[in-house]
Amino acid sequence: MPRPREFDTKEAIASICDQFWSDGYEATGIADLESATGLARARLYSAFGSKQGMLYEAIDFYLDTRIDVIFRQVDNSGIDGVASFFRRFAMMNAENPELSKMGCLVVNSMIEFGRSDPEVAVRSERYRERVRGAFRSALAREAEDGGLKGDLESLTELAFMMLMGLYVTVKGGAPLEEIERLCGIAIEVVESWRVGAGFDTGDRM
Amino acid sequence: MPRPREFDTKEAIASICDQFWSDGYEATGIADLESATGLARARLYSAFGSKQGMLYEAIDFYLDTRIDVIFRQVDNSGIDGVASFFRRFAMMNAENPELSKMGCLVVNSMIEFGRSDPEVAVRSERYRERVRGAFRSALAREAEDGGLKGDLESLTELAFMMLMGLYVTVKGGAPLEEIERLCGIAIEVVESWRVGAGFDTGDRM
DNA sequence: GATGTTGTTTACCAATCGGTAAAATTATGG
DNA sequence: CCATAATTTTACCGATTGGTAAACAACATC
Repeated sequence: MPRPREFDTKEAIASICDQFWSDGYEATGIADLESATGLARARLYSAFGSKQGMLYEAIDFYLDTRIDVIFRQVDNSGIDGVASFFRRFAMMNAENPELSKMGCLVVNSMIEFGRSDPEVAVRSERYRERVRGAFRSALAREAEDGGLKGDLESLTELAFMMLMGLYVTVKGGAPLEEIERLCGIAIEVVESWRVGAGFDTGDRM
Repeated sequence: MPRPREFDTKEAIASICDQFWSDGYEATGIADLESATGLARARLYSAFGSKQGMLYEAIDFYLDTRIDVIFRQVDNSGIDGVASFFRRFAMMNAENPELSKMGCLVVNSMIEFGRSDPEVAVRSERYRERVRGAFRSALAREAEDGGLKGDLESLTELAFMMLMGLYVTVKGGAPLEEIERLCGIAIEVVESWRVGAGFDTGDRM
């Protein structure tokens, strides 16, 4: 088996991922992918087959790295873990606005493709299940300790909706203060689920 | 001033609006706009100047018709109005899935353009303020009657985040049951803000 | 009814789109 | 060191992109 490829495939996918993440699928041309990776188009096509193929691999990479690494911190953590997730979201947004304003690759792709691309759709579903799974297991852990006030499934979905709302608003270019306000409220909401909270949901919600 | 145009401009931008709404900006070509309106490209360009111009007018049309007509029902309504809004969202989704799965033109555009297009950005901001304004005034009315449990601003933003989460999920092609679950929870959350509610947030949230 | 001004139509443009054929190159197995 | 099989390179493809120039047609005014 002669002649191994000279470039790191994972490295290329990471660059492609960033490009799609930043500009979207339709808005990025092959030329953009060439300059993002430093690779000529024919090399990209010999490695990945098609532009769509590049997107699929980019989303898979995104799920395996960006998403999983974040939500592993939430899995089985408890209310603290969920609240801290939103706190990190706010911190990230304040410290690195440029990166934050890219939003989420999967959310962006969900909007861009809808149901039109089954390969994207299946990955979107996997994503939603991953996110919800992390929230659910964190809150379930809290419930086991008797520290959760409210219905597990409902709270999980609410956390999910709040996160999606944040991604949309961030990607839409909302000013920093608007994002911080939203994050602050998301954190308050999550904290209000705590049985021993200093405040009750009846006071703030 | 001779020779009035033969087609109704509003009618044309309504069709253009639907096209962008359904497929997104980048994914729709001028040919799509031609077949959507039944007008030759040169006529479109003489009337609207550019593809971007068509988008701007489409969003303005969307804000003036689709958005305003819905949120006028929420303005100054109270908790009932907010809850009913989410109920209508769920009903719409069940009765007309095809239309529902188009999501929201402005949300879609926020994701597609981010901050890259100032004309889109200013309309996105106007949209967010309109939605929040409706929720806020509805809840403020409820608060005046002493019927609101919780902080007005926080509840407003929470309603907003939930709605954005719904739009993303719907557009992403989630199955009907997933959408109905999310809507049901949004409605429960809103109902829990009622002072005289049969259940307390402590029970469900 | 001629004239001026606009809208409509037709045909077309350069540029870019995603994608590829084929030659040149290079490491590996024999 | 040769033959082989894969990669890299270069050049190119037809199709489509958003956009427009110019001829033609129609209406309002004088």
